[in-house]
Parts: sequence; C-alpha cells; structure tokens
Amino acid sequence: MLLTRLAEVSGQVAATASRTRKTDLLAELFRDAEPDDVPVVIPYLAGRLPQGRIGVGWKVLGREVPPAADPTLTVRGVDALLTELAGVSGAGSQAERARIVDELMGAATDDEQRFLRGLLTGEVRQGALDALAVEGLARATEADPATVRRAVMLAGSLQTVAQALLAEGPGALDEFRLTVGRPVLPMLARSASSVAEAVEKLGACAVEEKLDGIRVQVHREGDEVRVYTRTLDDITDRLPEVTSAALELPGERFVLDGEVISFGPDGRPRSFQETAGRVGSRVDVARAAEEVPVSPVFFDALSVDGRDLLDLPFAERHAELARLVPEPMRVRRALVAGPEDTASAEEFSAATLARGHEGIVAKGLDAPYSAGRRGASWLKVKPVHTLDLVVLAAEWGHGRRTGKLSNLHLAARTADGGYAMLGKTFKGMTDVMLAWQTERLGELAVEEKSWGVRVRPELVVEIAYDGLQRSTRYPAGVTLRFARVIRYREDKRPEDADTVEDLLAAHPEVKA
DNA sequence: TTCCGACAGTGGGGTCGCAAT
DNA sequence: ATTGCGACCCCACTATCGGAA
Repeated sequence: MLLTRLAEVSGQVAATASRTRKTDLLAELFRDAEPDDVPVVIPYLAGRLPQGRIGVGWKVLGREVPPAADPTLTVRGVDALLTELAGVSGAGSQAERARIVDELMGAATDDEQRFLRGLLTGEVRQGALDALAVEGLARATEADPATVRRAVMLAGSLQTVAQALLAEGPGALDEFRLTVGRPVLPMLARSASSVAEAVEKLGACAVEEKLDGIRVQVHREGDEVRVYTRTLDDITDRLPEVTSAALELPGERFVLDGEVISFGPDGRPRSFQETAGRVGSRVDVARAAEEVPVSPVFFDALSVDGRDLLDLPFAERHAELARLVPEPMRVRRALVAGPEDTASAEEFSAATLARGHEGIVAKGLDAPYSAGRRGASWLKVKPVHTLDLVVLAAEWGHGRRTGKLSNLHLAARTADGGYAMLGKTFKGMTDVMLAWQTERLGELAVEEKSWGVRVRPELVVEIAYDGLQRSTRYPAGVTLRFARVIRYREDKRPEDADTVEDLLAAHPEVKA
C-alpha cells in the first residue's frame, strides 16, 4: 500500500467530526490493506509508530526538505526506514538520524510530509486514536466491537490483536485472555470533588489511600518477576526491591496491581519528584536504590494461581489479594456501608492526608476490573487549593485553539512589590473564556512575541492546584502542580493577589 | 428528547540519559 | 561540565458525538 493512501485517509478522517464516518473511513482502509501492510497501517492510523518513539522530535523534523512531485513511498518502505532510524545510536547519531529523516522527507510529497511529521512527533490530530481504530477494525473484519476492545485491553496492544484478527478472523479473539507475563492495560479512576460525593455515588464501597508514586503491574511466574508501568513499559530492572518483594509472597503465579512509592527514614512518603526520579534511574540502579529505596504497595489482584479474577467483584478480588499479600504491602483501607457512613470515610481521608498521602480512592465493591477503562466505579478525591494570581503573559494556542491566547503565565506578588512567575496553565478554560481573554489580554499587551504577548500585570485569575513542587525553572523556587483556571476575578486588583510568602507558608513541607 | 459515557485535544512540570557543544 | 532534546512519569479539564434512558 502506498503511503499517500494513508495520508489521504488521515486527512479525510481529520476533516469530519462524525465518529461513525471516521470509523467507516478507517474500516475501508483496513479492508484494502495487504496482510503484510497491516502491522504498519494499523498503528499509523491510530497515530503511533510500531517502533515506539524513535528519538526524532520537532528539532529534526523542522528542517525544510523540498517535497517529491509524485507519491512513490510505500507503507512498508517507510517502516523499514524508520526501523533503521530507531537502530542508530552512539556518536554522530543525531547527524545520521537527520540524514535518514531528510532522505525520507525528500521522497515524500507535500501531503505525505505533513502526515509523517504528525506521526513522528506523535501529534496526528485526526480525531481518531486507538479507540476508533478498534471500531474500524471490528467493522472491517465483522467482529463484535466489544470483544475486539476487550482483546486489545488484555493484549495491551492493538497491533497484536489486529494482526491475529485479520489473519484468522473473529475466532482469533478467544486467544486473548489474561496471561501471566503479558501486561494488561490498567483500570483507571475518575475524579470526584468530595468524599461525600464519591460515597453518595457508590453506596457501599471501600475507601483506600491514594499513594503519590508510580503505578505498577507485577507479574510472577515461578521465579520470574516482571514489573510494568501504566503504559505497559517493562521497568523490572530498575526496581529490584519489587522483584524481591514479589518473590517473598506465598504464591507462584499471580498478577497484582499497585503503586510503587518511596518512604523516608521517618516513615513518611517522599515527594512524587523523589520517587519518580528514582524509578527513572536506569544507569546505576544499585546506588539509586540505596539512596531512595522504594516499596510496592498493592490494591488489587488480577490473577492468582492461574485463575483469572478480572470479572469477579472487587470484594472477592480483594479477598484473594489479602490472602496473598500481608498487611504492610497492601494499601490501607476502610469499608464504608453507604452514604449514612460518610463521616467514617471522611475520617479515613483526613487520617490518610495527615500521613502525607495524596488523597483517597473510593471503589465500588461489586465492580469487575475494567482493564483500560476509566470506569465510574473507582473515584479519586484529592484536596484542591486555590490562589488568586496575576497574568503576566499568554501564549498563542494550537490546533482548535489557533488564533486564541491560551496558555497563561501565572505569578504571585513578591515582598518587593514585584511578581514571581509560578508556572503556566491552559486548563479549565471554556471557549467563551478563551475568546474573552484573547480580547482582554490583547488590550493589556505591552510586548508582542512570536509565541504570544506580555501584558501589564492587571488581570487577576483564580487558580486551582493540587500542591507545590520544587522548581529550578521559576524564581520562587517552586511551581504549582496541575494548575487550572477556575474564573477571572475582575473584581480584584493585582494588589489583592496572593503573595509568594503566603503560598510558601501554606505548604511548609515544600522547601523552595 | 434529554442525558451521559467515552474520546480526543490541549498542553503543564519534573527527571533521567544521551549526544552535542 | 553544561546544554538541548526526547522519552516518559505524573496529570485536569472542555467539547463533542452518539448511544442509553
């Protein structure tokens, strides 16, 4: 199959807002693909590379290369070149990568270049990723969409399922069962604004502590242990403590879901930054493990002794977990009878926060493990803080925000009467707010830049955030975590905005 | 007819590791 | 030694489509 066909379909998919139309277009393309094209076409149309990320970003792709006049590139040819690209490393590799990219781009037409750039930067933006590719695949092969979706979640990979499905037909889907050693997409939680709301929605539930670390799925088969992240990357080699912990458990075969976190000498959880830094260390793992040891803390069991537990109610899965995993290696929890018992849930939440954790997750006792879904049966609740901050600048948006001032530079007042930038946010804005702030900030502009505008520090905006973290980027030495706009405060003057001093006083645990 | 679940899009900060400077 | 870049952790929120109620 020619690459131009992919680029064309991708353009058509991007041009329509209708999901059924997108699905139809994808299905048609999948039907036309030759069997050997499939392992490439499927991920390309889902906006991904079969090789994963390959060390090519906007810097290399930004170079201008004259496009070819006629489309000659094939899908498989491109894939072969990218496989070569992914294998390049060592001194001079950047130049070599750039050479290969230029060769590829030089052979591509204008449309193909656009498509390839999107693909390589992971910004396909055609309004169809994995989920719609699954729908299209189901349509193309006349398989049941729900069964295909489930197979993808259990395989942890759309490609694998697509290949089997196109080669063998819908019968192949039965092969995709939970298997020890093959990671499954993890179940995710939705947000709730309060403990009361979560308990109200769920009724009888378990309220568990939410640890601020790295999500892990741990597989053990005899002496073999594998540890996977939320995106199913294998990080076993970086976490020897997790392997030892899994080997000490009284079971030979299991799959557990949990969080990896580091506790300090005082027994309190270390900051997310410290835990994440440790988990990210690959070179001298032994030293990293000595300085920042981590512990696995589990909250669910997906498989025990070869029994698939996914479809069991959470209460039963947890009973299996409790049989296998001793107390300190399990998340703390409280059982709540229902809304009439909200006070005890709130009490548990307060105690969890006092121990230095992030918040709680309330979980329905009847719910199965919905791999890969952000189901309504897991509700997380974290404390939210707010500040009144001053807008110093705004950046031009991209995509659907093109032409609108989007990303705000936020600052608090300093003791000397100036402003200290604390971070940026583009979150929480409605289309109406985007239009309004583009207009208003335009009036306040004192300097036009290619990236946006600097403005007179007059506009006050109310910001919600999850907490403070240390920063080397910003002058106060701290930055806001997950800042988002609540509303503009035109009733406030910049001198009414919060100060850096107040902010630091409100978060004594963070040292600037 | 209205409601709501699922998706995609729009980017945020930090850290690590590698290659280039 | 320092800097720039890419990958990958954590993540909130809005708009929209289309099936469910």
